[in-house]
Amino acid sequence: MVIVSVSDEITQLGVALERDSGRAGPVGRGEKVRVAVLAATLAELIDRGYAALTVDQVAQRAGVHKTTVYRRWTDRQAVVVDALTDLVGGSIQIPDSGTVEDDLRELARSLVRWLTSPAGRAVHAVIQSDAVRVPEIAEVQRRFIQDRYRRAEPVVRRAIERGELPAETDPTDLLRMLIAPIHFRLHVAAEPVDEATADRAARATLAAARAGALNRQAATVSDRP
Amino acid sequence: MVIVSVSDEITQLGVALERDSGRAGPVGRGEKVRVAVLAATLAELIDRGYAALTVDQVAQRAGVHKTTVYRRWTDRQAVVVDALTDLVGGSIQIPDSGTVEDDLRELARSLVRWLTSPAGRAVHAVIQSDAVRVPEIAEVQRRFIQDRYRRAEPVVRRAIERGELPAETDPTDLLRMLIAPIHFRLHVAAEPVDEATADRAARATLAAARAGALNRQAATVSDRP
DNA sequence: CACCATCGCAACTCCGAGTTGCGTTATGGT
DNA sequence: ACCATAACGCAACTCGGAGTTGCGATGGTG
Repeated sequence: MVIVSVSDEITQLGVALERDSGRAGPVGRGEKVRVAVLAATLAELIDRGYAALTVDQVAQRAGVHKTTVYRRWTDRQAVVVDALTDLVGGSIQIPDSGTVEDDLRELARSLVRWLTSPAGRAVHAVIQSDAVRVPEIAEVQRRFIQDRYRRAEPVVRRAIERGELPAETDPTDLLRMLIAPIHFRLHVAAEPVDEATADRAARATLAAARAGALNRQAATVSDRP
Repeated sequence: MVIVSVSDEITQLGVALERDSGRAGPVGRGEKVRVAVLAATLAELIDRGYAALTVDQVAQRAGVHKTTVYRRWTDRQAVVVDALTDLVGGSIQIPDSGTVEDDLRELARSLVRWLTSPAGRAVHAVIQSDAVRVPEIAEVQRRFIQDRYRRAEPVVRRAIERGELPAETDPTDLLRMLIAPIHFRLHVAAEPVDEATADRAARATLAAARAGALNRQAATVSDRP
């Protein structure tokens, strides 16, 4: 029942899993198994990715037999989905520093921090896999993105009230432009991301928004007269 | 030896494959097999994705036996790599309309067209899979992106010479900002993309560049004084 | 300390990757 | 037209991972 050869960050994931497991039912030794298996799943996800993730390997890493895994989850997908859903929740704070510059920069930086954290890398491993064809997993991803969009709205609203941005600025468009370069570098171009990446994204997004290029129903680039 | 139940777009892929197969060696019936198998591979990639791609299925779709596939390619990965490398080449023209607006918009639009074409969707299916862990496939993807970066440079250079953009504008940063929202919507957020998406990206990128937010070694968003 | 849910274990089935030996067909040179 | 040979078809394998099943062992709870 002991998690073998797991780094500190994964143990940390295990702890993160333990707190919100508000499932009703007989909480015997079963809960320890659940935490151990899900933590092992995330660790395997980071180490080997989704395709190479073996139920047998996960079970061994969790110090549990393969059969036990199949008794608590229907199949491999279910384990992964369960491991991920416990992870996508309250991850990012909505900044309110008083200026758009600082708010956007903090938003971008916190995304970078999350994506490069163990949890983020586990999610990343799944995004970069055929697992997105699994509806439940695509739903997890969709909720994550929608959550980001929602969190940006108050930031944009406050900025407009302060007169820092045009009144017609589209919050969704703005956040998409803010986080797209970060996701692009990480998931598509396989380029490194750091604080500077976040800062440049914030700077560029702010410039575009101030110029009115992110306004609602904005016309396309004007044709030459 | 006949390609069965393949849509027109895939047949078109087969034609695209046929022209540049400048491989030396005995060109007997073997060449027909190669084209059929690679076309079938792309079709399967689009239909089922990389993880669910079966060599047996590919062989049947190509009207060929499984062993034949294994005689010409070492394994499943090699087939996919071969099918993709023949595809990433000369896909996009470098626009030179006379204005940055039109050039950037055309660049973005042509990317959208390519990504939503059969070839682009096949590549997309591989990007969204554990196949990116295969070095050769990651290399294909890297070359594709680098190719885009290279093509943007003259566009930016000409714009600077015309005085439309700041002299310090970073071409790579500019193109990244241009194509990131498109790739983000498609590969990460699973949102639809169309011409309007391309136009908005071009508009926003242009605004940011004009404001100097995409200059080389640009400082981060200025802290409050 | 006894009960019962839970777990470990071994032995399965199923399916796809990749291999091997041999018989069969098509292609190019004469 | 004919034949040598390279390429293909076919069946029968091995190997490993996804799930499943029956039974015996174990640990938490009253």
